[in-house]
Amino acid sequence: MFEYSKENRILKNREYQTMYADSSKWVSTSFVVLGRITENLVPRLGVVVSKKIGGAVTRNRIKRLCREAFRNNKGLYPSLDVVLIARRGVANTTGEMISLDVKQCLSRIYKKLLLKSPSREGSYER
RNA sequence: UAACUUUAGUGGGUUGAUGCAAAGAAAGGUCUUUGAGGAAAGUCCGGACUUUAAAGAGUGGGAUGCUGGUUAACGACCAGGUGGAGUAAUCCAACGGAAAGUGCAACAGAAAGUAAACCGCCUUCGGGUAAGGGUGAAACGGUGAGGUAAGAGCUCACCAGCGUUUUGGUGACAAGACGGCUCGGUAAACCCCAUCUAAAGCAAGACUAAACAACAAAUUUUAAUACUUGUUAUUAAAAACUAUCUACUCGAUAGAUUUGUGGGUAAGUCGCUACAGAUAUUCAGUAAUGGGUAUCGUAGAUAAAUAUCAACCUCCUAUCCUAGAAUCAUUUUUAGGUAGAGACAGAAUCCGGCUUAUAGCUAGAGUUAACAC
RNA sequence: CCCCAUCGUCUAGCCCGGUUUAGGACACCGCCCUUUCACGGCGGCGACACGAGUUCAAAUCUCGUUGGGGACG
Repeated sequence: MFEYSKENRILKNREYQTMYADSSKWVSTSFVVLGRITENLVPRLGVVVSKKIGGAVTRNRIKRLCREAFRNNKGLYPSLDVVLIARRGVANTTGEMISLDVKQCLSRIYKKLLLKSPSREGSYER
């Protein structure tokens, strides 16, 4: 239920490239979100934190917090691929804020995708 | 008590819930064990390991630079010498050579280096002299006495420096004796001397699977043959050319090679963590370090694990609150509560160092000052 | 594994230290020229990334730190 194994991650560089090429985008205060609905029944997450944001410690911390938030909420969004790209201000915010922000991002992007392709809506809703 | 110096250590803990990575067990949806630092960082040195088909010589380049030792090795460390800073504990030093050679020294100043062209002093008017001359970072020793026309290591005493020698020390060097009498600074300027030095780096490299492929341009001379009789084609030979071997030369090897454009593959296994290993103890050594004995096995990912939430405890801080103690008082201090804070920072082939970052806390040794006994 | 850092911007000087008050161009400010603007002329403002060391003296030589950029699969 709340697992986060390798099935729930975006691993290959090629997959990231496809996400960049073909996805819908939403921007929050601390993240840029790329979302895409796939044929799999498993939601997947990828996190991008560049060196601009901080050292290795802060970047790892942000990644972990993102994964934690995704892990707690992923049951709501089946067959959704998401890439979270961190923006400048993330380093100063607390863990609670990040988890809230991630939740918001997920819901927004899912709604946006459903509106964009309403014909698919029926097949993916539970 | 205050102000320091120095050497070590620590780097929050426990419990519960939900997760992640690896290994091992199971075989029904699991279980068990383990899981980040003193700097994991910077990548500044040194090694192990791997590849560069393979053996070299010389020149050059680079690094180091008081002495002795330690080490796998080092630019690291230990001990000592010399010089400098500090009242001292202690700290710092790229600390070989200027009598092999070439350079450089702005401004000021008479003069910046084979001493003397200026002023001055003395003069028998031929000359002698470097005592004095405000400079400068630095002026062919310094102080005192004798001496002289005026002066001068010209002579003497002491000091500094130089050479020879004796003693002590493995040595750097130290102490003493004797001698003649002054022969500057800069090598973090070139340079000389001594020692060391091939390059690239786990994205090294090995295996398996898949894929494989092009196009354009460039490439000397001679000879023979062909014909369309010349900026021709083919063949052969020669050296040359190209590539590699460290930058160059010699030498060696290979040959179709080189350059540009464009395209493709970047996925699995190994390398991968057992060791110049860790902890404790003992012996040798002033010490760095080395030898012996016992116990232990302790991260291994690849969009990259080691986390999130809750509770309690611990530590620190406070223009906060309550209670107590000391003091004339400012204030200091003890206990509890409340609030805040808990640094620097994340393994990526592995070790030995160096450098830089680091909230607070603990311990040892030492110095100086004041007071008390 | 390399390279770089100088006025607001682009740069010279660095190798081989003193000549220089760190030079030049554009930009900015003021004045002149012009009916006015532009062009032109004159003047001004303004910088050696930071911290140590060597030296009499450092933008320049050496070491460390910080920031920026590039190459390699």
